Amino acid sequence: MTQEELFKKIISHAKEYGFIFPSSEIYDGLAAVYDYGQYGALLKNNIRDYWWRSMVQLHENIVGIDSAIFMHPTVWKASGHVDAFNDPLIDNKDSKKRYRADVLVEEHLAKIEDKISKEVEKAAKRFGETFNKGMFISTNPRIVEYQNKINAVKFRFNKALNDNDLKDIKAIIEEEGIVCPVSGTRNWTDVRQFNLMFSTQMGSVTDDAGTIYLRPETAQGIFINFLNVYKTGRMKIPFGIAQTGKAFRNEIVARQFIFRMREFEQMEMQYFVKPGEEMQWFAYWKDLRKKWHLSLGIPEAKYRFHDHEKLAHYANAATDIEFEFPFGFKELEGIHSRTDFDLNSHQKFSGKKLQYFDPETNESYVPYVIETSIGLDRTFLAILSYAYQEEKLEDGSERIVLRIPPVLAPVKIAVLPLVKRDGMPEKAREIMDSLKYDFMCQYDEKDTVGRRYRRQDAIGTPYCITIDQQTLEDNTVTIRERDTMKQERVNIGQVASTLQEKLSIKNILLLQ
RNA sequence: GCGGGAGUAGCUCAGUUGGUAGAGCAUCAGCUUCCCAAGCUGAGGGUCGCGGGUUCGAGUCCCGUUUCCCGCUCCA
Repeated sequence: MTQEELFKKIISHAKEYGFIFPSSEIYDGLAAVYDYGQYGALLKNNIRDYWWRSMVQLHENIVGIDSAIFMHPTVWKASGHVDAFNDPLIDNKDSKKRYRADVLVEEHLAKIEDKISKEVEKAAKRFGETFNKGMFISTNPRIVEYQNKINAVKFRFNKALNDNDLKDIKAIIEEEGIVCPVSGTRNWTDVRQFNLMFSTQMGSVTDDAGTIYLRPETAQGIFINFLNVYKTGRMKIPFGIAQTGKAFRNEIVARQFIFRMREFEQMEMQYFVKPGEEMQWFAYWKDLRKKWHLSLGIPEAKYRFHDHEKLAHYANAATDIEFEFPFGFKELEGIHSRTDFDLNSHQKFSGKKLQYFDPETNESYVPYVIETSIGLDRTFLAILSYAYQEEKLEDGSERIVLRIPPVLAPVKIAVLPLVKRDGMPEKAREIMDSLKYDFMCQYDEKDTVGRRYRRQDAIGTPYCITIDQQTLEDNTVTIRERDTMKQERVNIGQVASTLQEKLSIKNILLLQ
């Protein structure tokens, strides 16, 4: 089976067993948007919870917040998101090259103006006058006409840019006969605005003042709350602020199932440190985050670090933790040393002092930041694609099993009466009722027990408790383990504590 | 965005030269069954992705469109 076939099977399985559905499927779907189904939502919640506990619960100096998706528009000016992503783009269908439409037009106009001024210069020399660029006004009717035409195009172009009239920009490109510098053809696509951020209107105002954005990252919600948390949380550097939540990016190409979605969830932690100490903390978090991934029991070979050579404008060090998906190694988590870029910028734009007062040195400074940012949906996909296995059993039969780390499994325990009579269902119900307060449980009495085991395998339930004749005699049940399919017999009274022990993060996150 | 492939039941798929849609698995109700699916009986479920055209008649032919997968491109 090729990786591509495997990936398709994983997608089918996710749909068939209620993990992930295409959004709005009865309306033919919505591109690159997906919904989590009954088991998917449980798995996703468990991943988020596992991350939150490892970050917030297990670190005395990290606190968690939950900031709003809507933020003041100036936040995105300060972060650099507004300016960096407002370019109208156009593709040439022949050369497959992409250009900024505004640059294309401007270069074209500049070329013509250059030509005109050369002509004017020539004319000026002919009349023996001194030529000052732009100052000499030609009276030659041909040049005047040309100049007027160019000015009209310029005016129209600037208006189109201001009004964001992409159709008119395209029309200008066509009417001016602008060709692709590579292919030399005029075979253009429509002009598209490449704007990373989704925008909407707040209140009844429909002009620019009312425009707000859906956050393209969760990090800024932490930075703008830095002062609040620092002041009210009695925080001392180094300290961290964690947050999980939705972010939105209007990707031109969004693909590979839930790997790149337009609406996605991040789990982020910004760690505030003393300037100069950022590299040591960068290394610290790199190491700790790796251990977190490995704590899930997924082989180390599935992961690799990818250090960035080209850094974003805000970073002085950056690394990706990549996971080997069926479509190759791809970014799962980013660890960035963001310097004081964000706090500094917010300081400038807001006019508020975003500094930490060091009681030991009696000095104030803007802290540096180490960021760990992991995609929740991507982690979901990583775990799902690792967990999905088709297994050939000793008796020649096959089973599909999701080897989801037990601590993350959607359903922890299935309670199964061996047969549907002799009081076994009643006994099983009794056990189910005692366990359901502490574990996500599922009761099933339909079909043969073997078939029920397979059903649980398919959704990754790590433990099946089976009630048989012996249960009715001596109050013991069997616990069947998903991966080994082995069973052990324990007293009913010990079931909860036995499983509690197996599922406790104390025994899983010890690495930290 | 460009190019390639695909879309028929929850899943995997069949469907002849155009003649009013099927199978296996799954699901549900029973029967059977004392530990690992594919025993028995019955049932439910599809305007064949969507729209238009050709035709007496379209799952099938034509056009458009949309969604998914792959490659390229792009990627704070």
